[in-house]
Amino acid sequence: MAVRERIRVGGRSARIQTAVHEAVKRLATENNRDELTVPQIAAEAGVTPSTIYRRWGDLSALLADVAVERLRPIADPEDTGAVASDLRLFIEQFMEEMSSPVGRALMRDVFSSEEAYPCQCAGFTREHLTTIVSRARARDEAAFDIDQVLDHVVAPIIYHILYGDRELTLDYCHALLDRVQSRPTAAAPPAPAGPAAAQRAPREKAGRGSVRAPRVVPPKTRVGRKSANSKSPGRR
Amino acid sequence: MAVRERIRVGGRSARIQTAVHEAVKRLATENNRDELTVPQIAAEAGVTPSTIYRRWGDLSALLADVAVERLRPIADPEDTGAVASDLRLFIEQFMEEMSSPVGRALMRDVFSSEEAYPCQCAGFTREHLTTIVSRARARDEAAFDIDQVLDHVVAPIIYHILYGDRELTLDYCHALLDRVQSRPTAAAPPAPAGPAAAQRAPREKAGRGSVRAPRVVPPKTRVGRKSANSKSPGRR
DNA sequence: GGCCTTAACGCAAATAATTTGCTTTAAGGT
DNA sequence: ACCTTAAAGCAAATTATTTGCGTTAAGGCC
Repeated sequence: MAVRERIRVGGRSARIQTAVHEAVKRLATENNRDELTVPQIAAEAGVTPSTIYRRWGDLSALLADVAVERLRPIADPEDTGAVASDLRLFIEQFMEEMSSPVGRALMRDVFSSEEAYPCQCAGFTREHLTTIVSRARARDEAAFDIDQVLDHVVAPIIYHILYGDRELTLDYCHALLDRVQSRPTAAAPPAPAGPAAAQRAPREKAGRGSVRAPRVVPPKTRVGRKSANSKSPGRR
Repeated sequence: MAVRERIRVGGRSARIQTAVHEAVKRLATENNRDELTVPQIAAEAGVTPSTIYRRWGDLSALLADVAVERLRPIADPEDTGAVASDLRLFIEQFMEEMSSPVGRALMRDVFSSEEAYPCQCAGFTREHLTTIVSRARARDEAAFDIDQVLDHVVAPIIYHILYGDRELTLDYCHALLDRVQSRPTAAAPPAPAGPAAAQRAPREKAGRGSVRAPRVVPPKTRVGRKSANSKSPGRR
């Protein structure tokens, strides 16, 4: 398969991506999410709708792209001086953020796209936990098993947020944590290799609100109408 | 608020719903899911597209409605003679079904709609577990804590399927089960009341493939275009 | 069983979203 | 500074979605 020609990530492409993402955020705040449309977002961003369709493909992919950026961490978990309180504070904040209306909407956006965004977001959570473990080791403290915390603290929290079958409380989160901490790595289930299994080194602490170099989404390469009965085959 | 006039659930309405659901299933099998359109489904079902828009609202709601019906259990979990093996078999089948491409697609459909479908689906799982517990009690066996199984077996399984961050194995599921069963109801976290907290009695065993009376979706009552700048307010 | 009310559906037209061909702008390499 | 070409803009075409109104038939009542 031919390698794609080089993607342009500077200048106008970056500015347009920022403008479109900001437009999505503003419009999502002001309107019912289900009523967002691409022409509306394009008008708010000051671009042509076809720019959005060519770059992202459809509304769902755009919302997912924005959601992943919003879920991407911009700072390490707070350092409270001890691993237990670091983890506790992280989980408390995680639950509160994910169970908020904005958090729920972002998760739905992430799951609704065909892209591998959920896997990427799982990596964010694992990354935070890795940071807390590394910090504990730097202090010569006993750490915790990241897979245990993901399976028995993070997963139940996410499950109940997504299914909406019960309201979450801090007591509930604390009890999940206590349960994991009362039996550290013993009887850990086998965790077969997966895309996110390799743990990444924690990134340098960036501080809240720091600006990152924009990741520019390459344009969709799918040709023609989505339906198989498309009238005109694409040019590329 | 005025009570809605009575909904017609018989004859043509029921036939149209069945036809549309079957059309969705056939087209989803034959085509890329992301390429499904309402006009296409309408043609396959032999109805007018506006029928679908009026009844379901949009494609997303239709796919979710179909997904919930496909996820709705039509039979009790198999009876293997002992609670431990009942639960084990149930979890094995649950993981295999949910992690299949069809299972993943159905879950994404369920989460993508504004309706409270996820909560309903959570109820299905809880219902199965309740059946297994009731069966155990009928045999004078020690049962298990349903909340524990949901939090520490079902939730991790669903988490990894949704996030796609690792592949699931039967060993992994068995280990999750072993972990719960090695500490039955001790230290259960507080489970605050929620919509699905009240446990429903298990339904009479229906046998595989039994036919249920159709649930007919009432038409959408939302008026006008989704966008706030709709030109013509609806009649009803 | 016939009649009546009216919910749901079909049809067609209008509106809006999405796609596509072509031109213009400007990113980035030399 | 120049050149190649990716990305964006523009406008037209196509398709999806919405809406007004007429038709069909569900279901309650007598």
